[in-house]
Amino acid sequence: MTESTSTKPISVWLVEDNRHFSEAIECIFESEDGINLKESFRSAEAVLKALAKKTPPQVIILDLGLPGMSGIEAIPEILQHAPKCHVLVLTTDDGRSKVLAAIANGAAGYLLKGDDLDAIVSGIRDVVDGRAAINSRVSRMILDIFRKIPKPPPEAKLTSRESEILCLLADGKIKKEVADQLGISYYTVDTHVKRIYKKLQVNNLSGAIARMTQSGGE
Amino acid sequence: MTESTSTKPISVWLVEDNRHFSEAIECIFESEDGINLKESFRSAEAVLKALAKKTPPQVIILDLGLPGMSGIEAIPEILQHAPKCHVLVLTTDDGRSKVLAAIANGAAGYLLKGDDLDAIVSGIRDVVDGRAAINSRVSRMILDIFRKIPKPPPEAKLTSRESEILCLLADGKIKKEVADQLGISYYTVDTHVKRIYKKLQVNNLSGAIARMTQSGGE
DNA sequence: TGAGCCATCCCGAGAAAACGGGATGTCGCT
DNA sequence: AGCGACATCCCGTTTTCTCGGGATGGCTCA
Repeated sequence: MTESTSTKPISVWLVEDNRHFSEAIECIFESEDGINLKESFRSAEAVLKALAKKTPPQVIILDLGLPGMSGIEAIPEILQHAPKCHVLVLTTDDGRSKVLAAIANGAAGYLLKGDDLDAIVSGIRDVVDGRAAINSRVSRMILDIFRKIPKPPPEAKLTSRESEILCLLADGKIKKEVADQLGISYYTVDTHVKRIYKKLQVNNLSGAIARMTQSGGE
Repeated sequence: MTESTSTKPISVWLVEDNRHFSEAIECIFESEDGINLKESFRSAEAVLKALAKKTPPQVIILDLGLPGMSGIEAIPEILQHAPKCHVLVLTTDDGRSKVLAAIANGAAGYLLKGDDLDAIVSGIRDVVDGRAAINSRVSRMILDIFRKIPKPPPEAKLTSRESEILCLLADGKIKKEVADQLGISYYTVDTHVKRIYKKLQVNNLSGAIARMTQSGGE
Protein backbone atom coordinates (compact mmCIF):
# COMPACT_ATOMS: atom_id res chain seq x y z
CA MET A 1 0.00 0.00 0.00
CA THR A 2 3.01 2.26 0.44
CA GLU A 3 5.22 0.90 -2.25
CA SER A 4 5.42 3.89 -4.53
CA THR A 5 7.77 5.95 -2.40
CA SER A 6 10.97 4.60 -3.75
CA THR A 7 10.08 3.34 -7.21
CA LYS A 8 10.94 5.16 -10.40
CA PRO A 9 9.69 8.76 -10.54
CA ILE A 10 6.29 9.49 -12.01
CA SER A 11 6.27 11.55 -15.19
CA VAL A 12 3.94 14.51 -14.93
CA TRP A 13 2.77 17.34 -17.13
CA LEU A 14 1.17 20.46 -15.78
CA VAL A 15 -1.51 22.52 -17.49
CA GLU A 16 -2.06 25.77 -15.67
CA ASP A 17 -2.46 29.27 -17.02
CA ASN A 18 -1.81 31.05 -13.76
CA ARG A 19 1.90 31.78 -13.71
CA HIS A 20 2.19 32.14 -9.99
CA PHE A 21 0.52 28.90 -9.22
CA SER A 22 2.32 26.91 -11.83
CA GLU A 23 5.65 28.19 -10.62
CA ALA A 24 4.78 27.20 -7.09
CA ILE A 25 3.89 23.72 -8.23
CA GLU A 26 7.02 23.40 -10.31
CA CYS A 27 9.06 24.45 -7.34
CA ILE A 28 7.47 21.89 -5.06
CA PHE A 29 7.81 19.08 -7.50
CA GLU A 30 11.50 19.72 -7.97
CA SER A 31 12.15 18.78 -4.39
CA GLU A 32 10.03 15.66 -4.70
CA ASP A 33 11.98 12.58 -5.61
CA GLY A 34 9.07 10.57 -6.80
CA ILE A 35 7.81 13.20 -9.20
CA ASN A 36 9.33 14.17 -12.48
CA LEU A 37 7.62 17.25 -13.86
CA LYS A 38 8.53 17.14 -17.50
CA GLU A 39 6.45 19.78 -19.19
CA SER A 40 4.35 22.75 -18.30
CA PHE A 41 1.60 24.25 -20.49
CA ARG A 42 -0.59 27.31 -20.37
CA SER A 43 -3.58 26.06 -22.34
CA ALA A 44 -5.48 22.96 -23.30
CA GLU A 45 -4.62 23.50 -26.93
CA ALA A 46 -0.91 23.48 -26.10
CA VAL A 47 -1.03 20.22 -24.23
CA LEU A 48 -3.07 18.55 -26.94
CA LYS A 49 -0.57 19.59 -29.54
CA ALA A 50 2.24 18.21 -27.43
CA LEU A 51 0.34 14.99 -26.92
CA ALA A 52 0.34 14.45 -30.66
CA LYS A 53 4.13 14.52 -30.81
CA LYS A 54 5.68 13.48 -27.56
CA THR A 55 5.12 10.37 -25.52
CA PRO A 56 2.46 11.08 -22.94
CA PRO A 57 3.22 11.29 -19.23
CA GLN A 58 1.67 9.11 -16.59
CA VAL A 59 -0.20 12.02 -15.09
CA ILE A 60 -1.48 15.31 -16.42
CA ILE A 61 -2.39 17.87 -13.82
CA LEU A 62 -5.08 19.99 -15.32
CA ASP A 63 -6.56 23.30 -14.35
CA LEU A 64 -10.16 23.82 -15.43
CA GLY A 65 -10.27 27.58 -15.76
CA LEU A 66 -8.18 27.79 -18.88
CA PRO A 67 -8.35 30.40 -21.62
CA GLY A 68 -9.70 29.01 -24.88
CA MET A 69 -10.70 25.39 -24.64
CA SER A 70 -11.78 24.60 -21.11
CA GLY A 71 -10.17 21.90 -19.06
CA ILE A 72 -13.42 20.00 -18.99
CA GLU A 73 -13.49 19.76 -22.74
CA ALA A 74 -9.85 18.87 -22.85
CA ILE A 75 -10.18 15.75 -20.71
CA PRO A 76 -11.80 13.51 -23.32
CA GLU A 77 -9.39 14.75 -25.95
CA ILE A 78 -6.44 13.97 -23.76
CA LEU A 79 -7.73 10.51 -22.96
CA GLN A 80 -8.37 9.81 -26.58
CA HIS A 81 -4.76 10.50 -27.44
CA ALA A 82 -3.40 8.92 -24.29
CA PRO A 83 -5.82 6.45 -22.80
CA LYS A 84 -3.39 5.27 -20.14
CA CYS A 85 -2.68 8.77 -18.92
CA HIS A 86 -4.30 9.83 -15.66
CA VAL A 87 -5.89 13.24 -15.64
CA LEU A 88 -5.75 14.89 -12.25
CA VAL A 89 -7.88 17.99 -12.10
CA LEU A 90 -6.47 20.73 -9.90
CA THR A 91 -8.60 23.81 -9.81
CA THR A 92 -10.32 26.33 -7.60
CA ASP A 93 -13.84 25.66 -8.75
CA ASP A 94 -15.63 23.02 -6.74
CA GLY A 95 -19.00 23.69 -8.33
CA ARG A 96 -21.18 20.70 -8.70
CA SER A 97 -21.49 20.85 -12.43
CA LYS A 98 -17.75 21.15 -12.95
CA VAL A 99 -17.04 18.22 -10.70
CA LEU A 100 -19.61 16.04 -12.36
CA ALA A 101 -18.50 16.98 -15.83
CA ALA A 102 -14.87 16.31 -15.03
CA ILE A 103 -15.66 12.91 -13.62
CA ALA A 104 -17.97 12.03 -16.44
CA ASN A 105 -15.27 13.01 -18.88
CA GLY A 106 -12.81 10.69 -17.24
CA ALA A 107 -10.84 12.61 -14.65
CA ALA A 108 -9.04 10.29 -12.26
CA GLY A 109 -8.85 12.89 -9.55
CA TYR A 110 -10.23 16.23 -8.50
CA LEU A 111 -8.19 18.30 -6.09
CA LEU A 112 -8.53 21.91 -5.10
CA LYS A 113 -5.83 24.52 -5.18
CA GLY A 114 -6.45 25.10 -1.51
CA ASP A 115 -5.37 21.57 -0.69
CA ASP A 116 -2.10 20.87 1.04
CA LEU A 117 0.74 20.39 -1.35
CA ASP A 118 1.39 16.97 0.12
CA ALA A 119 -2.15 16.07 -0.72
CA ILE A 120 -1.39 16.90 -4.31
CA VAL A 121 1.76 14.86 -4.30
CA SER A 122 0.08 11.87 -2.76
CA GLY A 123 -2.84 12.39 -5.13
CA ILE A 124 -0.46 11.85 -8.01
CA ARG A 125 0.61 8.56 -6.52
CA ASP A 126 -2.99 7.64 -5.97
CA VAL A 127 -4.01 8.09 -9.55
CA VAL A 128 -1.10 6.18 -11.02
CA ASP A 129 -1.88 3.33 -8.66
CA GLY A 130 -5.42 3.24 -9.97
CA ARG A 131 -6.98 4.96 -7.02
CA ALA A 132 -8.86 8.22 -7.08
CA ALA A 133 -7.61 11.47 -5.67
CA ILE A 134 -10.57 13.45 -4.55
CA ASN A 135 -10.62 16.41 -2.24
CA SER A 136 -12.69 15.53 0.77
CA ARG A 137 -15.10 18.40 0.25
CA VAL A 138 -15.65 17.27 -3.31
CA SER A 139 -16.07 13.70 -2.09
CA ARG A 140 -18.78 14.86 0.17
CA MET A 141 -20.55 16.56 -2.69
CA ILE A 142 -20.34 13.43 -4.79
CA LEU A 143 -21.69 11.35 -1.97
CA ASP A 144 -24.58 13.71 -1.50
CA ILE A 145 -25.41 13.51 -5.16
CA PHE A 146 -25.06 9.77 -5.05
CA ARG A 147 -27.52 9.51 -2.28
CA LYS A 148 -30.09 11.47 -4.18
CA ILE A 149 -30.01 9.29 -7.25
CA PRO A 150 -31.36 6.04 -5.89
CA LYS A 151 -33.57 7.97 -3.52
CA PRO A 152 -37.18 7.08 -4.21
CA PRO A 153 -37.27 3.29 -4.06
CA PRO A 154 -40.20 3.28 -1.67
CA GLU A 155 -42.48 0.40 -2.43
CA ALA A 156 -42.27 -0.62 -6.02
CA LYS A 157 -41.27 -4.23 -5.92
CA LEU A 158 -41.92 -5.66 -9.31
CA THR A 159 -41.86 -9.35 -10.02
CA SER A 160 -38.89 -10.51 -12.02
CA ARG A 161 -41.27 -11.27 -14.82
CA GLU A 162 -42.78 -7.85 -14.57
CA SER A 163 -39.49 -6.01 -14.70
CA GLU A 164 -38.38 -8.22 -17.52
CA ILE A 165 -41.39 -7.15 -19.49
CA LEU A 166 -40.98 -3.53 -18.54
CA CYS A 167 -37.40 -3.67 -19.72
CA LEU A 168 -38.34 -4.95 -23.11
CA LEU A 169 -41.05 -2.33 -23.38
CA ALA A 170 -38.46 0.30 -22.48
CA ASP A 171 -36.46 -0.82 -25.48
CA GLY A 172 -39.30 0.51 -27.56
CA LYS A 173 -40.81 -2.86 -28.26
CA ILE A 174 -44.57 -3.08 -28.39
CA LYS A 175 -46.55 -5.55 -26.36
CA LYS A 176 -47.02 -7.87 -29.29
CA GLU A 177 -43.27 -8.11 -29.83
CA VAL A 178 -42.65 -8.71 -26.17
CA ALA A 179 -45.23 -11.46 -26.18
CA ASP A 180 -43.59 -13.13 -29.16
CA GLN A 181 -40.14 -12.81 -27.71
CA LEU A 182 -41.17 -14.33 -24.41
CA GLY A 183 -43.30 -16.93 -26.10
CA ILE A 184 -46.43 -15.93 -24.24
CA SER A 185 -49.74 -14.44 -25.23
CA TYR A 186 -50.33 -10.78 -25.89
CA TYR A 187 -52.98 -10.86 -23.23
CA THR A 188 -50.52 -12.07 -20.65
CA VAL A 189 -48.20 -9.21 -21.38
CA ASP A 190 -51.12 -6.86 -21.15
CA THR A 191 -52.09 -8.24 -17.77
CA HIS A 192 -48.57 -7.92 -16.46
CA VAL A 193 -48.44 -4.37 -17.64
CA LYS A 194 -51.69 -3.56 -15.93
CA ARG A 195 -50.27 -4.80 -12.67
CA ILE A 196 -47.10 -2.83 -13.21
CA TYR A 197 -49.17 0.32 -13.54
CA LYS A 198 -50.95 -0.40 -10.30
CA LYS A 199 -47.72 -1.00 -8.43
CA LEU A 200 -45.96 1.99 -9.86
CA GLN A 201 -49.02 4.17 -9.55
CA VAL A 202 -48.92 5.29 -13.13
CA ASN A 203 -51.36 4.89 -15.94
CA ASN A 204 -49.25 4.51 -19.00
CA LEU A 205 -46.00 3.07 -20.23
CA SER A 206 -44.24 6.39 -20.25
CA GLY A 207 -44.69 6.91 -16.57
CA ALA A 208 -43.69 3.36 -15.79
CA ILE A 209 -40.50 3.60 -17.78
CA ALA A 210 -39.61 6.93 -16.28
CA ARG A 211 -40.06 5.50 -12.80
CA MET A 212 -38.09 2.44 -13.62
CA THR A 213 -35.10 4.12 -15.18
CA GLN A 214 -34.93 6.64 -12.40
CA SER A 215 -35.13 4.23 -9.51
CA GLY A 216 -34.31 0.64 -10.09
CA GLY A 217 -32.34 1.49 -13.18
CA GLU A 218 -30.01 -1.35 -12.44
CA MET B 1 -9.02 24.60 6.22
CA THR B 2 -6.71 23.46 9.01
CA GLU B 3 -8.58 24.81 12.00
CA SER B 4 -9.55 21.60 13.72
CA THR B 5 -6.14 20.74 15.14
CA SER B 6 -6.40 22.69 18.35
CA THR B 7 -10.14 22.97 18.99
CA LYS B 8 -12.01 20.90 21.51
CA PRO B 9 -11.59 17.15 21.12
CA ILE B 10 -14.03 15.24 18.97
CA SER B 11 -16.20 12.72 20.76
CA VAL B 12 -16.07 9.31 19.14
CA TRP B 13 -17.66 5.92 19.61
CA LEU B 14 -16.23 2.78 18.14
CA VAL B 15 -18.21 -0.22 16.95
CA GLU B 16 -15.92 -3.14 16.20
CA ASP B 17 -16.25 -6.78 17.07
CA ASN B 18 -12.65 -7.67 16.46
CA ARG B 19 -10.92 -7.30 19.79
CA HIS B 20 -7.44 -6.90 18.40
CA PHE B 21 -8.38 -4.18 16.03
CA SER B 22 -10.50 -2.26 18.46
CA GLU B 23 -7.73 -2.31 21.03
CA ALA B 24 -5.30 -1.00 18.48
CA ILE B 25 -7.65 1.81 17.63
CA GLU B 26 -8.29 2.62 21.24
CA CYS B 27 -4.59 2.74 21.85
CA ILE B 28 -3.97 5.09 18.96
CA PHE B 29 -6.76 7.43 19.90
CA GLU B 30 -5.51 7.79 23.42
CA SER B 31 -2.42 9.49 22.20
CA GLU B 32 -4.42 11.79 19.94
CA ASP B 33 -5.29 15.09 21.54
CA GLY B 34 -8.07 15.94 19.17
CA ILE B 35 -9.93 12.67 19.64
CA ASN B 36 -11.88 11.59 22.65
CA LEU B 37 -12.88 7.96 22.32
CA LYS B 38 -15.72 7.68 24.77
CA GLU B 39 -17.28 4.28 24.17
CA SER B 40 -16.49 1.05 22.47
CA PHE B 41 -19.06 -1.52 21.35
CA ARG B 42 -18.97 -5.00 19.90
CA SER B 43 -22.23 -5.01 17.99
CA ALA B 44 -24.74 -2.82 16.22
CA GLU B 45 -27.38 -3.74 18.75
CA ALA B 46 -25.19 -2.51 21.58
CA VAL B 47 -24.52 0.87 20.05
CA LEU B 48 -28.18 1.37 19.22
CA LYS B 49 -29.14 0.64 22.79
CA ALA B 50 -26.57 3.11 24.03
CA LEU B 51 -27.81 5.70 21.59
CA ALA B 52 -31.22 5.54 23.18
CA LYS B 53 -29.82 6.52 26.57
CA LYS B 54 -26.67 8.54 26.26
CA THR B 55 -26.01 11.67 24.29
CA PRO B 56 -24.62 10.70 20.91
CA PRO B 57 -21.03 11.36 19.92
CA GLN B 58 -19.96 13.47 16.97
CA VAL B 59 -18.59 10.46 15.15
CA ILE B 60 -19.33 6.75 15.22
CA ILE B 61 -16.69 4.55 13.69
CA LEU B 62 -18.48 1.52 12.40
CA ASP B 63 -17.30 -1.84 11.23
CA LEU B 64 -19.52 -3.53 8.70
CA GLY B 65 -18.79 -7.18 9.40
CA LEU B 66 -20.59 -7.34 12.71
CA PRO B 67 -22.30 -10.33 14.24
CA GLY B 68 -26.07 -9.97 14.35
CA MET B 69 -27.30 -6.80 12.73
CA SER B 70 -24.90 -5.74 10.01
CA GLY B 71 -23.24 -2.38 10.01
CA ILE B 72 -25.03 -1.49 6.80
CA GLU B 73 -28.39 -1.96 8.42
CA ALA B 74 -27.26 -0.12 11.50
CA ILE B 75 -26.43 3.12 9.70
CA PRO B 76 -29.99 4.31 9.08
CA GLU B 77 -30.95 3.35 12.62
CA ILE B 78 -28.08 5.31 14.05
CA LEU B 79 -28.89 8.34 11.95
CA GLN B 80 -32.49 8.19 12.94
CA HIS B 81 -31.60 8.39 16.60
CA ALA B 82 -28.77 10.84 16.09
CA PRO B 83 -29.15 12.75 12.84
CA LYS B 84 -26.19 15.01 13.54
CA CYS B 85 -23.84 12.13 14.20
CA HIS B 86 -21.35 11.25 11.48
CA VAL B 87 -21.00 7.60 10.66
CA LEU B 88 -17.54 6.69 9.51
CA VAL B 89 -17.38 3.19 8.12
CA LEU B 90 -14.11 1.40 8.82
CA THR B 91 -14.03 -2.09 7.46
CA THR B 92 -12.08 -4.55 5.39
CA ASP B 93 -14.69 -5.12 2.74
CA ASP B 94 -14.41 -2.76 -0.21
CA GLY B 95 -16.97 -4.62 -2.29
CA ARG B 96 -19.03 -2.48 -4.56
CA SER B 97 -22.36 -3.39 -3.08
CA LYS B 98 -21.21 -2.72 0.45
CA VAL B 99 -19.80 0.65 -0.47
CA LEU B 100 -22.90 1.72 -2.31
CA ALA B 101 -25.20 0.49 0.40
CA ALA B 102 -23.22 2.27 3.09
CA ILE B 103 -23.27 5.52 1.17
CA ALA B 104 -26.90 5.19 0.30
CA ASN B 105 -27.67 4.60 3.94
CA GLY B 106 -25.92 7.77 4.93
CA ALA B 107 -22.33 6.97 5.79
CA ALA B 108 -20.19 10.09 5.87
CA GLY B 109 -17.02 8.19 5.23
CA TYR B 110 -15.69 4.82 4.12
CA LEU B 111 -12.20 3.89 5.16
CA LEU B 112 -10.45 0.56 5.03
CA LYS B 113 -8.68 -1.15 7.86
CA GLY B 114 -5.57 -1.20 5.75
CA ASP B 115 -5.43 2.57 5.70
CA ASP B 116 -2.79 4.46 7.61
CA LEU B 117 -3.88 5.27 11.11
CA ASP B 118 -3.29 8.96 10.41
CA ALA B 119 -5.73 8.67 7.55
CA ILE B 120 -8.30 7.44 10.01
CA VAL B 121 -7.60 10.26 12.39
CA SER B 122 -7.80 12.88 9.69
CA GLY B 123 -10.88 11.16 8.33
CA ILE B 124 -12.58 11.80 11.64
CA ARG B 125 -11.79 15.47 11.30
CA ASP B 126 -13.03 15.43 7.75
CA VAL B 127 -16.43 14.08 8.61
CA VAL B 128 -17.06 16.43 11.50
CA ASP B 129 -16.14 19.31 9.23
CA GLY B 130 -18.75 18.17 6.74
CA ARG B 131 -16.31 16.64 4.33
CA ALA B 132 -16.20 13.03 3.27
CA ALA B 133 -13.54 10.56 4.27
CA ILE B 134 -13.20 8.05 1.52
CA ASN B 135 -10.39 5.65 0.92
CA SER B 136 -8.84 6.43 -2.43
CA ARG B 137 -9.45 2.96 -3.79
CA VAL B 138 -13.08 3.23 -2.82
CA SER B 139 -13.22 6.69 -4.37
CA ARG B 140 -12.02 5.24 -7.57
CA MET B 141 -14.74 2.64 -7.50
CA ILE B 142 -17.37 5.26 -6.90
CA LEU B 143 -16.06 7.35 -9.75
CA ASP B 144 -16.14 4.39 -12.07
CA ILE B 145 -19.72 3.71 -11.17
CA PHE B 146 -20.52 7.34 -11.57
CA ARG B 147 -19.15 7.40 -15.05
CA LYS B 148 -21.28 4.50 -16.13
CA ILE B 149 -24.52 6.15 -15.21
CA PRO B 150 -24.55 9.07 -17.64
CA LYS B 151 -22.67 7.10 -20.24
CA PRO B 152 -24.27 7.29 -23.66
CA PRO B 153 -24.72 10.95 -24.55
CA PRO B 154 -24.04 10.45 -28.26
CA GLU B 155 -25.90 12.67 -30.66
CA ALA B 156 -29.45 13.41 -29.73
CA LYS B 157 -29.79 17.13 -29.80
CA LEU B 158 -33.40 17.95 -29.12
CA THR B 159 -34.83 21.43 -29.31
CA SER B 160 -35.60 22.96 -25.97
CA ARG B 161 -39.24 22.76 -26.90
CA GLU B 162 -38.88 19.15 -27.84
CA SER B 163 -37.20 18.12 -24.62
CA GLU B 164 -39.72 20.14 -22.68
CA ILE B 165 -42.47 18.13 -24.27
CA LEU B 166 -40.66 14.87 -23.81
CA CYS B 167 -40.21 15.69 -20.15
CA LEU B 168 -43.88 16.23 -19.63
CA LEU B 169 -44.67 13.04 -21.48
CA ALA B 170 -42.20 11.22 -19.24
CA ASP B 171 -44.26 12.35 -16.28
CA GLY B 172 -46.98 10.15 -17.62
CA LYS B 173 -48.98 12.95 -19.13
CA ILE B 174 -50.71 12.28 -22.40
CA LYS B 175 -50.31 14.47 -25.44
CA LYS B 176 -53.59 16.23 -24.84
CA GLU B 177 -52.55 17.24 -21.35
CA VAL B 178 -49.20 18.45 -22.55
CA ALA B 179 -50.90 20.51 -25.22
CA ASP B 180 -53.20 22.10 -22.67
CA GLN B 181 -50.42 22.79 -20.24
CA LEU B 182 -48.29 24.44 -22.89
CA GLY B 183 -51.25 26.25 -24.38
CA ILE B 184 -50.71 24.78 -27.82
CA SER B 185 -52.63 22.44 -30.03
CA TYR B 186 -52.68 18.69 -29.72
CA TYR B 187 -51.48 18.51 -33.28
CA THR B 188 -48.45 20.57 -32.47
CA VAL B 189 -47.46 18.25 -29.70
CA ASP B 190 -47.97 15.35 -32.01
CA THR B 191 -45.73 16.92 -34.60
CA HIS B 192 -43.02 17.61 -32.07
CA VAL B 193 -43.19 14.05 -30.89
CA LYS B 194 -42.87 12.77 -34.40
CA ARG B 195 -39.70 14.75 -34.82
CA ILE B 196 -38.39 13.52 -31.50
CA TYR B 197 -38.84 9.97 -32.73
CA LYS B 198 -36.91 10.72 -35.86
CA LYS B 199 -34.04 12.28 -33.97
CA LEU B 200 -33.90 9.59 -31.33
CA GLN B 201 -34.43 6.85 -33.86
CA VAL B 202 -37.28 5.30 -31.98
CA ASN B 203 -40.87 4.76 -32.90
CA ASN B 204 -42.76 5.19 -29.70
CA LEU B 205 -42.77 7.15 -26.48
CA SER B 206 -41.31 4.33 -24.45
CA GLY B 207 -38.15 4.22 -26.44
CA ALA B 208 -37.84 7.99 -26.42
CA ILE B 209 -38.20 8.22 -22.68
CA ALA B 210 -35.77 5.41 -22.09
CA ARG B 211 -33.21 7.16 -24.27
CA MET B 212 -33.80 10.44 -22.60
CA THR B 213 -33.61 9.30 -19.02
CA GLN B 214 -30.49 7.31 -19.70
CA SER B 215 -28.57 9.97 -21.52
CA GLY B 216 -29.53 13.57 -20.99
CA GLY B 217 -31.30 12.68 -17.80
CA GLU B 218 -30.36 16.00 -16.27
C1' DT C 1 -56.70 -27.26 2.57
C1' DG C 2 -57.63 -22.77 1.86
C1' DA C 3 -55.46 -18.17 1.23
C1' DG C 4 -52.20 -15.41 -1.40
C1' DC C 5 -49.16 -14.56 -4.92
C1' DC C 6 -47.70 -15.27 -9.44
C1' DA C 7 -48.03 -16.27 -14.22
C1' DT C 8 -50.89 -17.38 -17.69
C1' DC C 9 -54.87 -16.69 -21.04
C1' DC C 10 -59.16 -14.36 -22.89
C1' DC C 11 -62.58 -10.46 -24.49
C1' DG C 12 -64.27 -5.91 -25.95
C1' DA C 13 -64.96 -0.91 -26.01
C1' DG C 14 -62.98 3.35 -26.03
C1' DA C 15 -58.86 6.18 -25.62
C1' DA C 16 -54.56 7.39 -27.21
C1' DA C 17 -50.66 7.08 -30.12
C1' DA C 18 -48.26 6.47 -34.60
C1' DC C 19 -47.73 7.96 -39.12
C1' DG C 20 -47.95 10.09 -43.42
C1' DG C 21 -49.15 13.50 -45.48
C1' DG C 22 -49.91 19.10 -46.09
C1' DA C 23 -49.60 23.93 -44.45
C1' DT C 24 -48.36 28.67 -42.29
C1' DG C 25 -45.37 31.87 -39.93
C1' DT C 26 -41.15 33.54 -37.51
C1' DC C 27 -36.41 34.28 -37.04
C1' DG C 28 -31.69 34.62 -38.20
C1' DC C 29 -28.23 34.32 -41.49
C1' DT C 30 -26.38 35.14 -46.12
C1' DA D 1 -34.80 37.75 -51.01
C1' DG D 2 -34.13 33.15 -49.99
C1' DC D 3 -32.88 29.28 -47.20
C1' DG D 4 -33.06 26.50 -43.13
C1' DA D 5 -34.42 25.58 -38.54
C1' DC D 6 -38.07 25.87 -35.52
C1' DA D 7 -42.72 26.08 -33.94
C1' DT D 8 -47.25 26.01 -34.98
C1' DC D 9 -51.66 23.89 -36.83
C1' DC D 10 -54.63 20.40 -39.34
C1' DC D 11 -56.67 15.59 -41.10
C1' DG D 12 -57.57 10.67 -41.58
C1' DT D 13 -56.26 5.94 -41.13
C1' DT D 14 -54.22 2.31 -38.80
C1' DT D 15 -52.10 0.52 -34.85
C1' DT D 16 -51.50 0.04 -30.17
C1' DC D 17 -52.78 0.79 -25.41
C1' DT D 18 -55.71 1.11 -21.47
C1' DC D 19 -58.77 -0.85 -18.50
C1' DG D 20 -62.86 -3.05 -17.07
C1' DG D 21 -64.01 -7.42 -16.38
C1' DG D 22 -63.38 -13.03 -15.90
C1' DA D 23 -60.71 -17.41 -15.56
C1' DT D 24 -57.13 -21.24 -14.77
C1' DG D 25 -53.17 -23.60 -12.79
C1' DG D 26 -49.02 -23.71 -9.88
C1' DC D 27 -46.66 -22.66 -5.81
C1' DT D 28 -45.83 -21.69 -0.89
C1' DC D 29 -47.06 -21.03 3.65
C1' DA D 30 -49.84 -21.51 7.54
